[in-house]
Amino acid sequence: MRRIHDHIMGMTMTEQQHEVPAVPERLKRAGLRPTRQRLALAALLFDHGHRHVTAEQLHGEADRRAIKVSLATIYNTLHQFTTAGLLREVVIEPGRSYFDTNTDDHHHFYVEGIGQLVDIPADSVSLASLPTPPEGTAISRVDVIIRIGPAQA
Amino acid sequence: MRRIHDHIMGMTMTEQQHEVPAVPERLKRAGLRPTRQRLALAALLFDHGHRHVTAEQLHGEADRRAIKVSLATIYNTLHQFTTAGLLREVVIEPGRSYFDTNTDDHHHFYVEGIGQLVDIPADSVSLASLPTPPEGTAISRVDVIIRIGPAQA
DNA sequence: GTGATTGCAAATCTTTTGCACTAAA
DNA sequence: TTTAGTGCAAAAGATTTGCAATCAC
Repeated sequence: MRRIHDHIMGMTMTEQQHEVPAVPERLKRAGLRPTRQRLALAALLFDHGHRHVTAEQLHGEADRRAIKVSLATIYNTLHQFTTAGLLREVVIEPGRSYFDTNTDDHHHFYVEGIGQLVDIPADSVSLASLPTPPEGTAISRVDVIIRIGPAQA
Repeated sequence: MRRIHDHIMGMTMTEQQHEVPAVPERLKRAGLRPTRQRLALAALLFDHGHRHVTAEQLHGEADRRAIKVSLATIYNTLHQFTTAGLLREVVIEPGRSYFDTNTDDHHHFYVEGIGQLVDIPADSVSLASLPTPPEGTAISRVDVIIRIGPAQA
């Protein structure tokens, strides 16, 4: 098992100094035991920069690297990580969820056909003047999805 | 069977003068025969103002009004209408598609828990400075979903 | 008539669940 | 030990598909 906190998703040193705890620590804080499977999946997810993965994709990757994890555990883990704030779930298409390792405020390009997601920094989209939410409610999140296809389609 | 073009979704006369064709006409233009089922579903969808429905909901409504339409046909019809530009599909949650009778440019509040959609006029959200899409691609649509929950949650 | 449309049931796909087994603390 | 976590297989939902019967033109 490799050290997964050595290199947290391409962050710069400056950003890391903001006391982002290592994954095992973050799991513990969320009441999740750092088990073999969870650490292995965390390594796949967080060791190589930001990613957008589906459960099926992650399962395939684990398989290819001879990591034994059942699909049920993949789903459980992805949701636990999401609840713990390590991942963000992005819904784009019916019947398929993407999980984004970038949990900062940001938005997405979605390439139709290919089914690929690309991050857009929050400050590239100027979202001024949001409407006031209905009485008794508050905004919990704003998702902006820019769907793109072949030019002049 | 009632006339479905008598009253197109709460539009004002002024708006109707923009030559919005009646549903049977729009179906024909899309190469869709105005069959009993399609006209009945169009009546449910378009006769009473803008709506957001799931296939299951629409099936239930048809059932309650003693309109015989199979769920498979509901799905087929919703997709055909979407392709024809009569509906817009809105994906919010994994495993459930909403179909919006409002095909104008606009966005959505999504009330978490209840699973209800509320339209937001396009001009209530100021979306200045969209990022440039990758080379060779063009924006096909921009979705803004503002998820709301109980206040101070 | 002829080809599009429908209904039904079965198939598919993604995701969840129940429960005995295994592993972390 | 004690309790959380895991795997497997089955279940659950949503959506789709294949094909014979039916309907619009």
